[in-house]
Amino acid sequence: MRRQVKSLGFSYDWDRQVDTTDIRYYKWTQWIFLKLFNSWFDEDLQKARPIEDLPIPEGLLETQREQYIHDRRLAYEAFAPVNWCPELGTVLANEEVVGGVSERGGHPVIRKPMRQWMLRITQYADRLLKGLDSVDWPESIRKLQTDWIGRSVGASVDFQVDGHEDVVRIFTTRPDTLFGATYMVLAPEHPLVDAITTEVYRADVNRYRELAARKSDMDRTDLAKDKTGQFTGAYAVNPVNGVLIPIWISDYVLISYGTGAIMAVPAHDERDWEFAKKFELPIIPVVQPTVEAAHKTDLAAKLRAEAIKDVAGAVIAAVKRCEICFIGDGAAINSGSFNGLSTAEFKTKITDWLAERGLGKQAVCYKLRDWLFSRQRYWGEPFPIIHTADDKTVALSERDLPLGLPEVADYKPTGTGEPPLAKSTEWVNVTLPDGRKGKRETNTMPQWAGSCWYYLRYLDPHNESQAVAPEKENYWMPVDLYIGGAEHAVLHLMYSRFWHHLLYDLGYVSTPEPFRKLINQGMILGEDNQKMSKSRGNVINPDKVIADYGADSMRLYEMFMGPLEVAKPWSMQGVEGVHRFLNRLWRVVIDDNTGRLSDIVQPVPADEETQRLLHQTIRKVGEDIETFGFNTAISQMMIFVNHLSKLTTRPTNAVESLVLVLAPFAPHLCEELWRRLGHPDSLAYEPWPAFDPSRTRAKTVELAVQVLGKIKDRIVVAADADIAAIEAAALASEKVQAALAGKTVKKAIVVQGRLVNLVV
RNA sequence: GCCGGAGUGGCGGAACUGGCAGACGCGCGGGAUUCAAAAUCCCGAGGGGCUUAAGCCCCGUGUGGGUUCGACUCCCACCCCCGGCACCA
Repeated sequence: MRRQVKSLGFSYDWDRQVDTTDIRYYKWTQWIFLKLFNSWFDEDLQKARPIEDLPIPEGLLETQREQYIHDRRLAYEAFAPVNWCPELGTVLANEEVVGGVSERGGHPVIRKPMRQWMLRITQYADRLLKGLDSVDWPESIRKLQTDWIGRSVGASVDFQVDGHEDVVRIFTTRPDTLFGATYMVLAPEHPLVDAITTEVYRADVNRYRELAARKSDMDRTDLAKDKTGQFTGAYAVNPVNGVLIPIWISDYVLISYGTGAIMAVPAHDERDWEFAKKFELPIIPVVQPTVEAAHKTDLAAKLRAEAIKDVAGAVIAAVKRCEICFIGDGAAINSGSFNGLSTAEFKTKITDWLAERGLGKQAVCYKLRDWLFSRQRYWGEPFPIIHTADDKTVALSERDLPLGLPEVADYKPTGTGEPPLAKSTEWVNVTLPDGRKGKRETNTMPQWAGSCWYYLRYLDPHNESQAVAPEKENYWMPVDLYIGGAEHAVLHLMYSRFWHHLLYDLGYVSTPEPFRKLINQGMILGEDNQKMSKSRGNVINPDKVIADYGADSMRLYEMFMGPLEVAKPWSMQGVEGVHRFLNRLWRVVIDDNTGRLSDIVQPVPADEETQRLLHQTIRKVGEDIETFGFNTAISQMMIFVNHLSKLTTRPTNAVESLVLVLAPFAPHLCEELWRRLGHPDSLAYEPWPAFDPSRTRAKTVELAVQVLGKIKDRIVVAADADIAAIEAAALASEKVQAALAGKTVKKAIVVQGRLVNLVV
């Protein structure tokens, strides 16, 4: 890998190479983990603070106190469902589960809650969202992250369970449809399900919950078309009108979003509509569509096709008769004293109304989930955590880092779901300084952990006492340009930002955001326009290309292929093409027979055209490098080389300038030419050639003359000719006169340097 | 289904802020050089048609409309491809 990168001639500083699996590196990954563990997020200040600063309510028992702190640490333990395969005795990643069975062996996989480490990235949701405004990233990536965070504003509302102490809290973005809530749905995993289920339904409910547990996330969504569910026997009281509504469980409600429970308004929510239709639950319309919204419905499109006159009226009537589900805005109906309010007004009014009565309040929800940060694998950074015999979780102190991985006989899973490290008993069992016995955490950190902050380590890779020295961090950060594949658009780039924000809050880094500018490079496809893969046999080996054509041709071709950001197919003939260009340049400078500087390269002044092309080339290449338009920079240099090759005397200064601007693209060849042009030192020490804007302009320009937009002739005028002169010259053309055929010119549009358009 | 990006010769692609579409490269055709070939150099070329010819005409940037003196570029509707998300209440 390193050899290959070097062979391309990249100017990497190899002294700064880091290895995230090196204990000297992951010591600091563990250090950052301790920072997460020992911090909490102050929602008022919107920033992380040391856990010692956490205000703790008075009068808590010791265990309550610990729980209180635990619930606020940015790294915490929780039971989260994982893909557990009993047959293989191991936890599988999502992509290892296909259709509810393991990819290898086809054994059943269930979703089993297991103890996991989680990172409270959700606390940073707003910060991560806001930060996107300050970075120079492609719009598409910012959108992707915005959607991933998925902020939505609504209300949380409490529903009293009839005959119970318990209330079910729900989140809704449409509190204005409360009067249309005809039933409730809890996620099968919802903690209240057991308590509220009546005896008659208990067996059915349990059966349904088991069925749901067996489905993977994938299956749940795949089966979206066909809704399933089970009545619990319990009823809730609709807080706005006291109506009793049945409580169901169904896996179309996700435990991980909102509160894991919803109020169902089938008239105005498509999922609820489908469910209500299937289980024959009542539907009450509470929003009368605005005329505008009515026109946007599918039914409206259909009615228009049938040439119905009053489309909006028909749609409104259909909504009122519960014939269609309407999810847009409108005016409240069937909503008691709120009738007539617009959707927006109603939302505000009802939220206030609920808040006054202590039944609900405004709430914000995010799609973003806390980050499941542990893996049941051997390879990964060990957590600097000890679980004591008296059931406490203790973190190592920073001076006890690093905590290395033990040598083990094998890396295979244990079969019990315990991670492989659990087998290493002498590593696992420890005695704390105070004499207490404990066991080390045996989960390890995911691949993402080390890659979350490597850009910081590059700044100070050998520092043994700090992750990065502040003065170095301050000098280098932020990262000016991050070029990466779009596959990292959300995960890696979100996790990195999250860690960076934490380090910023704690004062270890000086910039709120790590990556100022971001570019997604496009994938290079095989010659068959398919993704390169061994199985397709379309893989291009750079070693081979470099051996056959040289590193400069390889580099130049990659840049000449097309825009950096788009996917494009490789072409061996294209490599051939740029290789020819480099050869031609060589022959422009070097006499092929003698191998020495060509006799026709002479220290003579360049003629006007050569001068102009040279200055245009210097300008274009400089500008294109700034905008990453390498393909057009190269094409301009090709134009100039083509021109030079036609000259019988080639001015040394033009040749030298060309070599200097091409050097970043084809460094090896250019260095060689530079030497042969008589310079003993590397061209790397030369300044970038300057261009004179006045020399980029020609004295005369050719303009197209159009009559009614069709080109009839081309005229040559002085570059600085004024509009009147250009118009006169255009009218003087015989071809133009012929095209005008005696008609009078109503208007002449003259665009200097471009064209003349005569309107008749 | 929703969101984002794109669609230009045989191919990769270029075109400033609405101003000569197809730069540059590949491939292709013709020629020069050569005993021959490779390499190299020169010329040609978007498609179609008219003309003995110089030349001329029509069509043309996914499709159909629109705005404009003028549209690859702006607006509306649609088609196709790529990427992402996918019961997020």
